[in-house]
Amino acid sequence: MRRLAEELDTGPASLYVYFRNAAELRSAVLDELLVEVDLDPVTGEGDWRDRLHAVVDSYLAVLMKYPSLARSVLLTRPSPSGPRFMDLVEALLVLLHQGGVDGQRAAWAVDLLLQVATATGVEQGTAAENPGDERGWDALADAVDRADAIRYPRVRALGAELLSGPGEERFRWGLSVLINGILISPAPAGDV
Amino acid sequence: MRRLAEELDTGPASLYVYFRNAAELRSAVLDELLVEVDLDPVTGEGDWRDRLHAVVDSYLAVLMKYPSLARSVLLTRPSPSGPRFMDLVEALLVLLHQGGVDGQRAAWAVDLLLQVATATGVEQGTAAENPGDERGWDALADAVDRADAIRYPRVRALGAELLSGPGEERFRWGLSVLINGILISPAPAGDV
DNA sequence: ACCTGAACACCGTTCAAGT
DNA sequence: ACCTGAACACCGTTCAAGT
Repeated sequence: MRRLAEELDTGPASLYVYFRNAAELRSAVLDELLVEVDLDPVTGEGDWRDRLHAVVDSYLAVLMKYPSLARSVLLTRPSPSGPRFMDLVEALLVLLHQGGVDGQRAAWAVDLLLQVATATGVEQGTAAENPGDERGWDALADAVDRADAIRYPRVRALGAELLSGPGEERFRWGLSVLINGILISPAPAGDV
Repeated sequence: MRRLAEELDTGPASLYVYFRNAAELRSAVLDELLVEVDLDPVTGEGDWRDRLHAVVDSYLAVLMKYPSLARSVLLTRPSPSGPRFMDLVEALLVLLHQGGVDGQRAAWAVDLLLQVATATGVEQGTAAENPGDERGWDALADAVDRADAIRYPRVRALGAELLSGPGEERFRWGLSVLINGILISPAPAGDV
């Protein structure tokens, strides 16, 4: 608020002429930034799974470019509802439709895909913001190293595997899990 | 910080004797609160899937009781690494082991399960904190209602389905998706 | 040595006053 | 009518001064 107001050579009060509050301003900025999401894969060729991967990856890339905005997606009301966000939702629905996922499941699947991508963006983004501060990893790594073998047998058995692998690979695997899971998980009986 | 300090009849500076910063204090409080997570299902009887569901549900319930702490799990470094958090990780690893999930996948699966549960806690918790403010839903519902049929055919085709269903049911379905997906998604070839 | 009052450098938001 | 300076009510953190 104050930083932006200064950038515009005015006081913070002026922003309240155009936005009800800080959350709404962030929402608007975020939606503007979502133009950078590459939706071309929707109309492209190849396996719909790969194209879904590509779109969600692109969304994550944008979030990671602006960590503070990723945060606002997850924790500020109102939730995003601008045209660019709607484009993204539509794109995901189209791809799931191509994959033969029925309506109810597709609707919930979009939520889940965006939620995981957004949460990943927040985590990685916050980590990238405090570069020197790798004590987050260290604290967990230390805890795993020092874990008592009696109380934490599985933690000990896995050891380094718990922390291994680059974030990108973990995220790709996570997406596969979601897509595979969506395909084989029936919607609750009561609703459809 | 200041509120807690006042509660203890002292100034905020005193807290810095025991904690490096606010994030570390929140981390410590959160770990203390995680005692409320019911880990009994780990040693219980019945399908391991149902018991995994129960543990993650219980974790989510605790997060939703303390929304501001749920937020800190997702966006403050260092990430949780206290004994109660380790108990939770161990519990999930044990259940996945019972389900025949191998080490590398189990490690990543724990990340994914906790991430989805935490993100859900943050979203629902933040929504519950501003009770009158259902404009978040309304904004999205309005956007769906007013969506142009040419630009957003799938959004229009689904309509209300996009917003339907109680959060709890959606979360349960999400967990099923994860568990099913974890079971059939092989770990990347390079690692195992 | 251990604790803390007071100050510092920030926030978002409101409202009376200006043009 | 539209905009904004100044004030309000908060934050987390630091550091010199107290015991």
